[in-house]
Amino acid sequence: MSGRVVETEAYPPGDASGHAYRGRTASNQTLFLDRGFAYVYFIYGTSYMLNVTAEEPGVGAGVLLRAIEPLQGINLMKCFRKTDKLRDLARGPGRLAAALQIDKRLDGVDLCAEGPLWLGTAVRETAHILTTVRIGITREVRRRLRFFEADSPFVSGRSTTA
DNA sequence: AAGAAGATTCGCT
DNA sequence: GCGAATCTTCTTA
Repeated sequence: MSGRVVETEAYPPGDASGHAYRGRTASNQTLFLDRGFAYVYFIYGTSYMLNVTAEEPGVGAGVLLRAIEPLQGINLMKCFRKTDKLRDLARGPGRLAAALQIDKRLDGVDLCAEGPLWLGTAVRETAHILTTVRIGITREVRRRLRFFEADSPFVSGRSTTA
């Protein structure tokens, strides 16, 4: 399975809405790995979230992957997501994780190396990117750290307020 | 030790 | 559009 990332949110060092804000704990330790590792956590009793670490070792920061455009393995994703709607397969962070069968086993995986999950570089030129406030958080609400492709139908949330 | 909040999703009205 | 589902973690007693 594969897809193109079309929507992300940043959680920089010291951001009060980030999981690393209150320091390193057993549950958020993978956030403090070197750049390019997976940080996976479970929330609301229903959804897994996939983050990519974004700072040097010892600094807790990451990027939440909120949506992808499904490319390969679409039938498999439909099976995991229990829906036939292409647009709903990975539109939203919890859905993305469900479509790719991401769970705690992938926490701490090196996304820049050969393995069960990895990130590559797109050949396509960068599309038109817009920024908005982040979705679903309650602190540092004003920071505009959500990034998404303006013309992609696979982004979640409202595409307003660019 | 108990309670509340949380980077959400789904189903029903 | 609203509220329930449902688990992990942090906070407070």
